[in-house]
Parts: sequence; C-alpha cells; structure tokens
Amino acid sequence: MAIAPYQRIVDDVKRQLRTGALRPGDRLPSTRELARQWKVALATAAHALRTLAQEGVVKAVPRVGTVVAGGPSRSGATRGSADLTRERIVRAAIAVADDEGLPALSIRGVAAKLGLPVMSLYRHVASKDVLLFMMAEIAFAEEPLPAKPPAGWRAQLELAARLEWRVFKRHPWLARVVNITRPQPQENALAFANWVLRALEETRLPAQEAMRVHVLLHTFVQGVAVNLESEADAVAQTGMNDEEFMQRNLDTFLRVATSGRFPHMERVLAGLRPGFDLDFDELFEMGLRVWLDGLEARLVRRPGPSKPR
Amino acid sequence: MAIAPYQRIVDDVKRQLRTGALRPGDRLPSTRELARQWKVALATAAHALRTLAQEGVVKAVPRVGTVVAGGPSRSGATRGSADLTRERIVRAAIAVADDEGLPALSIRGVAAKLGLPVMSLYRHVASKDVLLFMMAEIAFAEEPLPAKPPAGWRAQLELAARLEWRVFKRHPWLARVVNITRPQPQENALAFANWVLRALEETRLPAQEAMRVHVLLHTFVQGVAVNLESEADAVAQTGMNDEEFMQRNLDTFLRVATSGRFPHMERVLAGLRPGFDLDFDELFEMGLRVWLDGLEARLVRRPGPSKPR
DNA sequence: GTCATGATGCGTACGCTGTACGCAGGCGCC
DNA sequence: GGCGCCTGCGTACAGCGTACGCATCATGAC
Repeated sequence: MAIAPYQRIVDDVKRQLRTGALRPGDRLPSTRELARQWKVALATAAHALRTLAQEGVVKAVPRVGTVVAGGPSRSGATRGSADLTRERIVRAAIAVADDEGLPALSIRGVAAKLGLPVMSLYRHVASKDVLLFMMAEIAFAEEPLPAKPPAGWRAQLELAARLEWRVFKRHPWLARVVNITRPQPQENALAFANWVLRALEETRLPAQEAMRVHVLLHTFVQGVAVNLESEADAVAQTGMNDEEFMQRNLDTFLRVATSGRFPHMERVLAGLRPGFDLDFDELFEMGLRVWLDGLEARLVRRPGPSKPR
Repeated sequence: MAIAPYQRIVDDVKRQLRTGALRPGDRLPSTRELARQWKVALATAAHALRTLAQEGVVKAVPRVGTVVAGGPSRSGATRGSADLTRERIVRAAIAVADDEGLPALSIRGVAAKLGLPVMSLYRHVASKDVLLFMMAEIAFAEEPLPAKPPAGWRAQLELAARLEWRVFKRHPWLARVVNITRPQPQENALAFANWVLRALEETRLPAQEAMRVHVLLHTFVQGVAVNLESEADAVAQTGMNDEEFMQRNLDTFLRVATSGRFPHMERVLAGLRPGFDLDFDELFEMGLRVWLDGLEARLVRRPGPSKPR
C-alpha cells in the first residue's frame, strides 16, 4: 500500500522546498523531465504538477514552465471563474452523499450526474480523498462563526458545538469524512478550534489542558454525529423507509435484549416503552450540558493557572 | 441499492415467523422451491437457508428438509467443533484488520491468508458485514466484565468505560465497525449496556434518562476511539512510520495554522511546543472524569433519594 | 510555412473489490 | 440404478479508483 505515484512526486517537491533545494522563483522540471526521472507516464507527472499548482506551492507560467510560487500563499486569489467546475464537482458530490449516503458516492457517479467524462474530474480534484476533503470544507463553511462572540466562555463553547452539530445534521456523512481525511488541516476546522481556544483563554487553563478541552469537545460532537450517520446510511443503503427499518431492528433487538440475560436492560426498556425514540438532538443537548457542567466544576476547583495533577 | 437477494429471502422468512404464517416445527420450502419462487439461483437460496440456520431461527433436519426451530434460541449450543473454521476465519480477519487496517481487509485476503478457496468463506460467514459483526463480538469478548461490580455507580461506569477503551485500543478498527454494523444487537454490547444500566439504577434516574446516559457514555468512548483509528489507519495505509507521518502532517498543519489567521491557536501551540504529543490515554481519562463530574453534579442537583458513593 | 516541444483533455484498461450464479460431485432414499 | 437434494468451489460480473497512452492543440523557432 504505497503512496500514489503522483503523490510521491508532490511530496518530493515539497521536501525539496523544505530543505531549500528549491527556492521561490526556481523552475521545476518540465512534465517530460519529471516523467523520465520518476519513470511514470506524462499524464501522471502533469497530475503532480497540477496538484502542486492547486495547492498554491507552485505556479504554472505559460511560456516558461512551472515555477515555485514566492511569498505567502495567496490561496483563493487565483481561483476566479476558472474553478467554477471544481466547485460544481464538489457540490454535486455533496448532493450525492447527502441523499444517497457516503458509500454511494463515487467519482464515476458524480461525473455522470454532471454529464462530464469521468477522467475529466481528475483535472480538478486530484483524487477522491481530496474531493472528500473539499466537501468537508465547503460543508463547514455553511455555518460560519459569528463575528461577535457572546459573553462568557461557556456560551462560546456552546455556540461552537451547536454550530458544528447543525452542520453534521445537515450532512451526516461528514462525521465519517472528518476522520478519513483527518490529518489534513481543514481551514474551517481550524477556525472552530481557534474560536474554542480563544474562549478558553478566559479560563486561564494551561495550553496543554486547553488543547485537550478543545479536542474533547470536538470529539463529543463528532461522536454523537457518527450515530446520525450510521442510521442515515443504513436507511439509504437498504432503501427502506424509516418505519420498516425501525420495525426490523427493534424486533431483532428486543428478541435478544429480552432473552433474560439482560434484566436491567429489560427493566429500562419497559420503563420507557410508550415513546421509545432516541432523539439525537436531545441527546446532544444533554451531553453538552453534562460535559460543560463537568468542565465548569473543574475550573472552579482549580482557580488560576496551575499545573495539571 | 436494494437488499442482497439472499437477505431478502431471510427477511421474508423472519417476517412470516412474526406474523405466525410459519410456526416452530413447520417445514420451510426446499432450496429448489425457494429458488423457483424468488427467481434466484439454487446457490443463493441455499445461502439464505444457511444464514437462517446459522442464526438459529431454523434447523436443517437431514432427511426431512429445513424446519423452524422451536423454543428459545439455544445459540451456541449447536456450534461444537463444526464452527472451528468459522472462528478461524474471524480471527484471521481480526489479525488483518489489526495490523493492516480496516480498508485492507478483504474476503479474498483472508481466504488467501488461510489458504482456503475464496468462495468457501461464504459457507461460514454469509457476507462481509456479518464478518465485521462477528469480529466485533469476538473482540469485545476479550475484556469480559467482572462478576462482582465495584461499589458505587461511578466506579462501575468508570470500569465499563475503561474496559471498552482498552478493547478499542487493541483493535482500532472497531470504532468504525461498531458504526457500520450498528443496528445489530451485539451480544457483548448488550452486556455492557446492561452493566451500565444496573449501575445507574442506584441513582434512581428515570428510565429515559438512564438510557441517554448509557448511550452518551458509549458515544464518548467511541468518539475518542475513532481518533485512534484514523491515526492507525493513515499510518498503515501509507506505509510510513510514525515519525515520517508526524513530520509531514505537523509541517502542513503548522504552515496553515500559523498563517496569522488563527492567533489563539498559534498561542496555544506555542505554549505546548516542547512535547506536543496528544496522548489519547490521557485525553480519554480527562474526558471521562469531566463527564462523570458533570453527571454527578446533575444527580446531586436533582431531587431524589440519590447519594453519591 | 514547417516543425519541435510541451501542455491539455479524455478514453482505455488494470487491478481490486464483494458476491451471484453455475456446475461437479457426493450422499441417501426409492 | 436412478433421482432429488445438498455441499463446495470456480467463474464471472458489476462496480470502484485511477495510471497510462493517445489525439489534439498552442506556441516559439527557424
């Protein structure tokens, strides 16, 4: 399971940038040159260069070749009208994932939906992973954080968590995607993190602790969201409607649960029978409250900046 | 995206059992009869019957045909030495998932590893989903709950959470699997649930609330575990070692994070630089403590004869 | 004008997946 | 012996992501 060929080239160029072997303004090897050096097809070398250009590390200068971009990345500057297709692709992909579930999302499917030739998508997105990544970015951008935060760290954390939750509810597949593409720095995830960390500054938690709180909060929202997804997916995948689905599952579930081996479970089930509906919104709100209560208690217990333990 | 043909047959038989159209002792249609009725291949019909037999709903009586099993399912009774292969398969699958990651797990791969013909696995496991399900069951069984619970609801919840956590650490892929196979009643998951619910009886929480607490606790552990997985997977998939991986990610991460747009993030990062290592164990313990503190506060606040510890 | 060089856009094809189906062979009853 | 049925496995299919090859075009040199 090696890295994809084009990715290997991309990595190597980046490495050369780090070590200083390549500096802003330098010319990269031409497509053909790369192809020869790496023993790959022309198209693959071109793919690598295109990827680098998309990331803004590098710029394609028409009659000169490919040149290392100088200065701070002006990401978003060059993407004017030319990337309309790119956004169309990502939005189409989101639409598919939204109403057919993540497993049903395929490059070929998106291409068909847009009436584009399959391979032409790779001109704009490099790989499916990158597609997923961009889907996540666009989805999160739908719920921007307000410019003026409310007063108090708790209110700020609540706001961030609820915003994130709302996004997850709209796009159940996100919970899984966030983990697949994980180690990548999502622009909007960072904005959330930044928001949370600012809120925590007020509490004077040490950096390490603040980081943990941030991660835990994110993990909590995501954890609940993952449940949303598996339900949405199961329904979409089997083509059942909710009722059928519930019927089938409750049946087998109850058969096992009430076998006599799980008496406490049975008792609880009996206690809530009438409207047994695990409302995820309520679950989320309860979890959030409990968690923040716990955090608040911790802060009260430990006033001022102190070392953990 | 319909249900698999054999699954459709299985479901229909179960439906007939529910409605009473089939009763214990009744004979099911023969393989050929089923194949004719459903317009599927003989092998598919046989597959359906085998699945039913494996689930214990039905029994294959040699010279008579297939008969609806009577009385409570004696699951585990019939599986003597005959299912040795089945267990071998599941264990092999677990081994693959453990050290190559879930994406690398394929039926063909497992078959190759065992030196068995590919299709022969379907004789014992029905489908990949079922395989995943059984993998989860076996994995969870590795950390059985003790016979004698410790004193106090909090200690009991902690124990359950830590046990679950330990399993997830050993088998990072589990976090994802639990969600894929979700709506199925896992034997061991129920045992955990039962344990948690018993612990909560002491707190006299109403049934609905107790259920939520249980789900939230499970969600929490799982949420943290999912992070474990995505890291393990990324490493396994790219074939990098941890160091390379960290290097690459930290690099791009820092490049974006320190772009000036996320000042609070930067400040926190600066504050913990020396040993920036997000230890998941510590993260888990902190989250657990905070969460249980919050829960305890809720119980105290709530009127009712509940005494902490 | 002709040509060389390089980039672009896309069709083809590969290696992989899960698994439905077909078929050979064996077993037991008539 | 013949028939009916089940078992076990090989073959084949539909679908995936995407590397590679080819046709086409833009451009500068001569």
